Amino acid sequence: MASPMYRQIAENLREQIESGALHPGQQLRTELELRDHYGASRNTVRDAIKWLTTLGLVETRPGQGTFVVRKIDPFVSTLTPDPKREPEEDSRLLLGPGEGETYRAEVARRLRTSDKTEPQVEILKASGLIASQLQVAEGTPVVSRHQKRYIDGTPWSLETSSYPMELVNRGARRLILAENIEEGTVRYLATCLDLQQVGYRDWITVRAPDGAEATFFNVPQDGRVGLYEIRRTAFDQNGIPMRLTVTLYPTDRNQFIVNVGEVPETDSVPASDEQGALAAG
Amino acid sequence: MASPMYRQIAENLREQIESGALHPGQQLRTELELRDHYGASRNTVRDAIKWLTTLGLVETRPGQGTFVVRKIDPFVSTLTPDPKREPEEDSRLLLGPGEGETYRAEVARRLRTSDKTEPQVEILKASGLIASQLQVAEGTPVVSRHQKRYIDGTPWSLETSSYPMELVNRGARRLILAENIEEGTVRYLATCLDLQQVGYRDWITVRAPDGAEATFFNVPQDGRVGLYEIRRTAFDQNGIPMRLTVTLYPTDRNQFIVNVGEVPETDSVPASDEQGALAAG
DNA sequence: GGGTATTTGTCCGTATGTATT
DNA sequence: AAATACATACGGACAAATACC
Repeated sequence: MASPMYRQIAENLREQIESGALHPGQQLRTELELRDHYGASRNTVRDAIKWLTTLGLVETRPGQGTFVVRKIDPFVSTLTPDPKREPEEDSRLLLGPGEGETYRAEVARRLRTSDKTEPQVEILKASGLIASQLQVAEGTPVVSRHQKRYIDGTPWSLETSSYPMELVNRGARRLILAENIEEGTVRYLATCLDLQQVGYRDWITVRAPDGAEATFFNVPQDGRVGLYEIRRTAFDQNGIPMRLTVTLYPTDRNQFIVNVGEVPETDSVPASDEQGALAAG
Repeated sequence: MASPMYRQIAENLREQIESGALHPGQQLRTELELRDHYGASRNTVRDAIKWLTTLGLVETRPGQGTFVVRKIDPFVSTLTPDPKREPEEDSRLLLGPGEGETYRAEVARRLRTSDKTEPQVEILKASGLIASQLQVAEGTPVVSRHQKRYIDGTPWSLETSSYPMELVNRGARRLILAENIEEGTVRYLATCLDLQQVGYRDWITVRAPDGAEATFFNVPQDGRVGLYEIRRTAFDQNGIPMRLTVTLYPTDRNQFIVNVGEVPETDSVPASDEQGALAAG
C-alpha cells in the first residue's frame, strides 16, 4: 500500500504485459491517455514508464510511442570443444567453438544465418591485459584482428584476437592481412608454424558497454544491458600463450554452455523462458 | 553541442569521478548545491544523477546524499575441475568446483572467508525446467535444497539443487534432511547409491533479479545489476541426469573461468580493471 | 525519546523542443 | 506543413528517511 503511485502504475502495466494482455511489439496508450486513465500527472506516468524501461519491459520511441519490447531469440554458444568432432590430422590440436567451421555449423543447425566482417588489422604495443595474458613485456608489438559478427542480420559479437608480432616474423604473414583466414587461424598457425593449440582458458565477466559498443549492438547507452566479456587465452604445446581473444556479447541475446566430463548429446534446447521457482526468502 | 543539459552535467560529474577528483565512497554535493553550481533546476540535476545511477557510478541514499559507488572486489570461480586434484578412490567420480572442499580452498587461497546457511529443503513436483533437465515427467516429486552463500560477509550466491525423489527412496535419506552434507552430496551419492557423477553441463545466462533476489543480494530493484543464472545438470555413469543445480550470482561481484585442454597454472589473478582497447568503431 | 535540520523522493503543472508520421 | 508523441527543463509543494542535538 505504501508504494508510490508511479510504482503502482508500473506494476499495473507490468501485469498487463506479463499476462499477455499487452503482447510484445504492441504499442501502449500514450502518456496523455495513461495520465487520464490513472488520474495522475503526465510526469508521474513518465516515471512509471521509465521504471519499466530500466526493467527492460518497454521501450520508448520519440514521435512514435511506447512499446512492449520484443524478446530476442537467444543464441547459445558452447565454450568447450565438441567431443564428437573428427580427430584432427594432428590429434593434439584442440579447437574451441567458433574456431574453424564448428560455429557456422552450430548456427546453421539452429536454422539461423551468420555473417562476419573482414577483419580490421592493427599493430600495436602490448599493454595491460594483452601484455599480461600473452606474457610479453609492455610495449612488445602485437597484431590485433577485430571482427564483427552478425546472426540473422543483428549484431551479435565483437571479437579482438591478439597475437605476438613474433609469430608474424616467424612466417605467419597472413595474420597481418585484412582478410579472413578461411581454415581458421588455429589451423593456419598449426600448419604454418607447427604451433599447436593444446588448451585455452576462458575468463568470463559482465560489464556495461561504452558508447561505441552500445551503438554497434543497438542497446541502450545507459548500461542497462550488459556485455559478456570473454577473454580466451590459448596455449601452445609448450605452455606458452599464443593468442588472446576478447569477445563481447550482449547479455540480452547470448547464453553459453560448458560441458565437463561425459555428457550426453543435446538436440533439444530447453525452454529458456522458464524462470524456475527460486525464491530468495 | 546538441546534448541536453542533464547529460552535460552528468558528463561533468562522470569526469570528476573517473579522474579521481571524487573518490569512491565520497559524497557528492547536494542537489541544491549542484543546482546553484550548474545554474539548472533541481529536477535537471536529479536527471543527471539518475543517469549516473543507471550507469552504476553513483548511488543515492535518502536523507543522506549521493555517493560515488565503491567497486566490489570480484570473486572468481572456476567452472571446470581442478586438473591437479588427487584422484578419487573411485577414479570415475568427477567433481566440479564448489562440490566438496575445492570451493572453500579457493576462497581461502584468496584470503577471503566463506560462509553458507544450512540448506532449506523442500519437496515439490517437477515442472518446467526441473522436469526437462532431470528428464522426469511433470509432477514427479523432487527434492530441492536451497542454500545462501556469503563471502566476507556479503551475499554471494543463491543455490538450488534438485534431485529426483527416487534417489531418496533408494536410500539417500540425508538428501531430505535440512543439514549440510559435509563430504558433499556428490560423494555422498557415490558412497550411498554407487551413483557416480561422470560429467555435467553448465548453462550460463544473465537475467534481471526479481524483488526477493535483489533484496538478498543488496542490489537495486530495477534490474541494473544482472544475475548470472548457471544451471548445472549432472549426469551419472549411465548418462542419466542425477541433479540440477541452479545458482544465481550477481554480475557485479562474480567472474568465471573455464579451462579446456592443457593450460598452465595461474597463481596471479590478472588485473580485472583493465578495459583493453576494444573500440566498436 | 523527541524535535529539528538536512537531504532525497514523490507528485504536480506548465512550457517548449525534437523526432516521426 | 501539420499533427502527434516523447524529451527536456523549469518551478513549486510536501513526504519520507536520516542524522544530530
